[in-house]
Amino acid sequence: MATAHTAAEGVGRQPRVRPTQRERSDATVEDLLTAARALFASAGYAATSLDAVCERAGVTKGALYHHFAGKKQLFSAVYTREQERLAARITGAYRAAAADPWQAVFEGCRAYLEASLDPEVQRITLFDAPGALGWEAMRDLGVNCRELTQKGIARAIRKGAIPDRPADPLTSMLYGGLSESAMAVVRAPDPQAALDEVLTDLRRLFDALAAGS
Amino acid sequence: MATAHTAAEGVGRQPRVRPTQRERSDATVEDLLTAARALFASAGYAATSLDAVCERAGVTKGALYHHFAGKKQLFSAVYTREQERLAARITGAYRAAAADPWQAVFEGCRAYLEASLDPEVQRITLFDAPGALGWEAMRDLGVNCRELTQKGIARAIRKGAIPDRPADPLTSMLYGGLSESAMAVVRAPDPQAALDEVLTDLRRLFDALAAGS
DNA sequence: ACACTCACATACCTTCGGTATGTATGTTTC
DNA sequence: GAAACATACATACCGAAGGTATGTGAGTGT
Repeated sequence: MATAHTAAEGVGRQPRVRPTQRERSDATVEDLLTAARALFASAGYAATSLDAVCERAGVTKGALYHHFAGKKQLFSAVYTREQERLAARITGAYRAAAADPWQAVFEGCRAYLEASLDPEVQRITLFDAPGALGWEAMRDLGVNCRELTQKGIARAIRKGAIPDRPADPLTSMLYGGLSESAMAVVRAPDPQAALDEVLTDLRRLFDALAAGS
Repeated sequence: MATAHTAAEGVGRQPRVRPTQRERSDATVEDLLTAARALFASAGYAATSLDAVCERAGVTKGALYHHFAGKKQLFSAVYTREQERLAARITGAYRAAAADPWQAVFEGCRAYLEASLDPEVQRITLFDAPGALGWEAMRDLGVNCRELTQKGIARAIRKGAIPDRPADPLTSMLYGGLSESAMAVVRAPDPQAALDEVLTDLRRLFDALAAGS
């Protein structure tokens, strides 16, 4: 049986003799989020028990409920982190090609797609999040990838890289399409070949959109 | 407290003095599916208890577990029915425009999109199904709308209505995009206007795809 | 150094999915 | 047509899991 401090000290954090309360909190939250993300990603939201999360994190449910309002909130925090990581990758790819606004969107889409191929990311963001959080909660949860897509498209339109149009419909089609594509690619007999096909087709789609009136 | 026969007789079925076993079974399954679909649609999969389903159906859990292996199977049956209803609407719209293979796909997409605006359909097929059933189970569950989309696109390619390309990537983009669009449209400040925008943009997308090389 | 808050641990409650068993009602067989 | 059997449930119960109430010891402000 592990004590409350074992987890915090075990991760390489310097074992302070008298850790401040803020440090304890942060470490505990970190442990909980790490444990929760691992279990949510492998077993899924419903099949993950809070007891298992607590055991893995080396704390009890008292600690969990002190920092999170409940299972949904815990998952929400994990989901938010996942979105932030995805957003960082997308933004990085986008910025690297920002000179060409439409090409930048393409690179952002490629980054989102490739990142979403990770089964763990997929389980959290694509399978469990809608049912567990609901669409509105997902939308209003800090930075999300859909918003990035929308901004990228809006910029491409403003810059005249693609014909003028409202940004929202295309945002939904792109974002939803890429999400579904990620799920299909991973389950394909030859995922690598499927990914190549998807990217090739996405390229043609982008060209067609740029050429359209 | 209702007796076991109340539900079956209450729906207008002619109250036979000695109903055959097949009739009893069918009536019970029907009652269970109707009750389950109502609760799953309004409260969601996780928040729906089997006790509530049984109470609404006028039977007990013994009956439920006699006809279904468990909660997941019950939801699966409800989901399958929903997909069949959607597929029927899509096929109807598609056939009506089948003379033009690409236009037929457009009409099928429009039908899928409009049918998916129903919050109850959305809750079952778009929010809860992925998490509760998993992607593979959804795919292998009889007739599904994604498969219809794929066939329509493949036909349009064979007929030369759009430039030659693999059908799968475009299928994912279209199907996923429409699903996401349906969710966005319903939550828009002005859903009707949002739907019009989406359909207009979809039209442009189809034209661009047909024109592309 | 004293009161006070924070960060948990412990114990318990309730709900709910699932199962084991009992029973009445068709259904088949001789 | 009556025994033998299968079907279609109802009833009672179990265990897991989300959530809560309460206790406690370690930091923290005054």
